[in-house]
Amino acid sequence: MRPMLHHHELSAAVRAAISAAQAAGTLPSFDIPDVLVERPRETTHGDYATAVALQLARPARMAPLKIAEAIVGHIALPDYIGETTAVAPGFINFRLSKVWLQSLPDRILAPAGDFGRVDLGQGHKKAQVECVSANPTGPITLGRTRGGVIGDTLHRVLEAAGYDVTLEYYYNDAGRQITLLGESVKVRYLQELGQPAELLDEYYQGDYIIDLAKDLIAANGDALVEMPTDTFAEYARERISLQQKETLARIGIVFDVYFREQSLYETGAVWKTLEELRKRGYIYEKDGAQWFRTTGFGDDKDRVVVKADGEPTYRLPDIAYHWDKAQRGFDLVVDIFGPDHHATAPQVLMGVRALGYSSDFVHTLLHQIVNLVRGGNQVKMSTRRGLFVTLDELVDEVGADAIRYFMISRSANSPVDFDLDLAVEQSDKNPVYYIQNAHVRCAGIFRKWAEAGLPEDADEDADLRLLTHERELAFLRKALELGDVMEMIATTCEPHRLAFYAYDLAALFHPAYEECRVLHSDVPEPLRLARLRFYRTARAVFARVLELMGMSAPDVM
RNA sequence: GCCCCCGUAGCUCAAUUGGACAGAGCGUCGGCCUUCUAAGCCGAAUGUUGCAGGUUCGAGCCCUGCCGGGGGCACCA
Repeated sequence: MRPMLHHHELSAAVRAAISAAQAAGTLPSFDIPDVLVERPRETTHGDYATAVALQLARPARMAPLKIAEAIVGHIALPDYIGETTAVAPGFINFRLSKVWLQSLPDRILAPAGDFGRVDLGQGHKKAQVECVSANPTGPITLGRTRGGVIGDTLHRVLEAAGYDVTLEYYYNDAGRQITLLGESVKVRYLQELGQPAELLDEYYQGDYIIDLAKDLIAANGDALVEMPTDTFAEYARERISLQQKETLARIGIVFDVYFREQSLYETGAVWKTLEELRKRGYIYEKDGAQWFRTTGFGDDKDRVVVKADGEPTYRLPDIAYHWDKAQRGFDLVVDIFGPDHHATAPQVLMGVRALGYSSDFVHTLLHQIVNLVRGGNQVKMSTRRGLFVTLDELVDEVGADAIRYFMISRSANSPVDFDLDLAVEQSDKNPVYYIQNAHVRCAGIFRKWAEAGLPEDADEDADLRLLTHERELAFLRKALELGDVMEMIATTCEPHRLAFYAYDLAALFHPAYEECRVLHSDVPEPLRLARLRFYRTARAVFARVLELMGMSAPDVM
């Protein structure tokens, strides 16, 4: 089993120390609270710290510093902690043992690919991440791309955190949008054949519709003129879905499940959901429509779930879908929505609760928009006029790695300004290159090492206590944080932390690389081997972090 | 009118979920290539965290009220 994260062990150690101090009469009797151990911002405060003594001042009726001292006096330290101090106004600081830190390379390199794993999911919890979920009516847009990258990054992180994760796309293949799609393609088909047909305002305007029509003509000539719009809709839906799937795969997003809305009709789940809600007293009829009593859950007005014409609104299948998620037994469901769905997300959760489930297992993640910037100016986009940059075009222009990085380079709550010039710039100004170059530099050392005909595993028994350079130790400290970062992301669903971590890691790597030579002739042999071990470690850490972000770890650029 | 997000250095954004002196990048200014290493490094300057109250040992973070920006408020999805 993987070891616990240090801050958890220290938390337990502090609780035990409080208990011991109480037994010894050094501290009075009180209930021992949860002890939060965190990494202080200020490195002079050590590697871990807790403010628990400050919180205990009131229940213990003692000066915080005295409490901190009592705790320090009774604590049993794990081997990786070198020293513990109580400092004013009452913080307890822990500092990593230098020898232990120097041994970190062996710990990181030992189980290949396991570094950064944590145990939140305990190997059995089931999680689902739902994202993109675009209608199959057009190319993937940048907003959906952002949701997709956020979702896939979470998928990777949750998996590393011990969850069994399903990445899922809710595929909206029923209803009006699809009908419109069919009509749009048919109009273009007729127009391309020179027959009169008018593309109405509400139809899809993009050129890709014309392309689909041309393909139909190439394959069928004018044989489809009399066919119903359903034929065109079905064709377009399949083609576009496939295209979306291929495009997403270009940036490393591969879904485990495509959940079709239509299947909720085929299995009767939609109507079953309505009846279940009705049975539970949440449905009433008004003006010929069926209303869901969302006001019972704090909504400002009730919502129509079946229109007067007998057709369900999108809410009913959405609720049916989430009922299905609840029944599938996920411990955690992450729903990722763009800014255009901010208002509807709560209504689905109301549906889940109305069906008798807690909605606590659902984490709704709302993200802001993506703006494209070129030459310092915002690129104007309009979906309605078909004037938008698609994911495919963006991959062609800047590549998958830059897209993956920049989409998570901001908190979901902040808009992303995607700078097309920066994304392809090959310099330290471009964080994508800056980070990947750290991996390239490591790989370069080993390439040169091999070219000199030296044995690949020469550093295996290196004396790691020779890693005394402050740059090396600072990097190792940061590398150790990966587990904490993973845990934080898995609990908060905030993958931007990974992007920031990767950058910070690179910012600590490059100075070390600058100052700590390996192959240079004046480096003594034992130190050379220790540093070789260090760079082997750094390479592994960057490879791991880049993998978690779905980015490539190049050996040359 | 109601709901959501945001307001932090000149600009774009972080801030370990309430902790210690609020940090990065860009931009600006000044240094560093006979060195696996300039696709890089070192250094400098920059803040009333929109405003006003409140909660407490402690608030950028929580509560209330304002101000400003963005998005959303269908029997569309």
